[in-house]
Amino acid sequence: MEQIAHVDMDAFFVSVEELYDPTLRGKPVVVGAAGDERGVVAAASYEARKYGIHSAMPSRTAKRLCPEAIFLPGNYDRYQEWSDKVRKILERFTPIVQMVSIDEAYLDLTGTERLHGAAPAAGPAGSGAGGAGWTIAQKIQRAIWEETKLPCSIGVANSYLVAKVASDVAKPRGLLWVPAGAEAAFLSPLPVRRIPGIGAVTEKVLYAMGVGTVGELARVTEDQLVEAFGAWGKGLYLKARGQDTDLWFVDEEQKSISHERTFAEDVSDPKELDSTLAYLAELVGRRLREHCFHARTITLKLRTAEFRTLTRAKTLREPTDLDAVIYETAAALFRRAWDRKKKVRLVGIAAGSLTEGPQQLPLLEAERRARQEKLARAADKVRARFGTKAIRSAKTLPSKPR
DNA sequence: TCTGGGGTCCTAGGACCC
DNA sequence: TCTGGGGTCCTAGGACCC
Repeated sequence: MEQIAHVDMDAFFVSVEELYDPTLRGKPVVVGAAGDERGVVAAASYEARKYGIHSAMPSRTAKRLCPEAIFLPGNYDRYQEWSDKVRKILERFTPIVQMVSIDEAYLDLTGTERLHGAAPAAGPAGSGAGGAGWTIAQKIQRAIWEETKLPCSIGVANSYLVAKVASDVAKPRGLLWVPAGAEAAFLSPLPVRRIPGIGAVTEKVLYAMGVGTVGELARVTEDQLVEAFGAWGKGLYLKARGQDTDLWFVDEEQKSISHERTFAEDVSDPKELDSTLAYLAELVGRRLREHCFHARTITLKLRTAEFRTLTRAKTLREPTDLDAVIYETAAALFRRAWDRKKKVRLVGIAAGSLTEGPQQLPLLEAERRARQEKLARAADKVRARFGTKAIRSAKTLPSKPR
């Protein structure tokens, strides 16, 4: 019998901030864009949530809902450090730990009963009684709290899907075990939106079909779902029954590297757009070199003032990790995509079709490239020591002071 | 209300090849 | 004059997640 635990840190970014500034405790705190900036809430304290604030909400809306809320820009390196500490704790309980994001992990507890001592008496979901998984989950939650003072919630079930939904329902500081056989009863009253993979669009279509809860979804036939959603319908059919739709194998290969910028105000000045592209190309190039990746596809992203997003991609003959090639490619795509009449809200550059290590090149070409690589790596070193802005090619300098 | 930044995966059409 | 089927690569858009 599978036993999966889903460990989810509660209001993670805010909780870490509280470690460094205890006076934040009990106050409405938001990590993300400031209340007068373009951007969204990345994390909200439970106090802030009482005002209706939640993650992904525009910060300006959050500010309106709670003018006295404290807005923090966030310190992602710090969050990563605490995430690593949590991971190390988790790994003491089972070798099979998959961090699926900075603040959540799946643990496969199958077969760990002997290690941790089973308490096999069965009980209804959430009753707190029984299950080896339950016992371990209690120990994990306590260990994380004692060693980091960070709160988390844990769901335990026999599928990844139900474990994740359970940790979500348990929040905050909760523990929820869904015994085998109790999945349908547990899921049935929940709104479909609680199922991972069902977002705003799918929710709306389901609602139009008269489906609001997971129980109602489970009563729709597979044929009807395939009719309405195509291949995705089959996945919905399984999800409604608490079954995993994809294999949770560890796939650590990164597929793309990207950077983008939303301007504080929409921009129509070609020079400013060009310098931003050059800057983004440098960020992307640097990360490619850091990871020893070469990219064969460069994608330009552009979002207009009306919030229309378009992408233009170009596949190169030779994979690259050079700022200049990335910049030239992106700039050419940008010229093709932008009609100069529209104001621009966002530009971004993504590097895809990643390969590891350099490709074979003719000798002269290789030498020229080696020099460019050397230059780029030297610049990376300076940036590592003095910050991103210590070295920039002249192109990335803004056309006017900001 | 006015919508980040960094990702993954999926679909669909056209080009091109055999 | 009419017109296959399968496979791969590329591009564009979009849903979704944290």
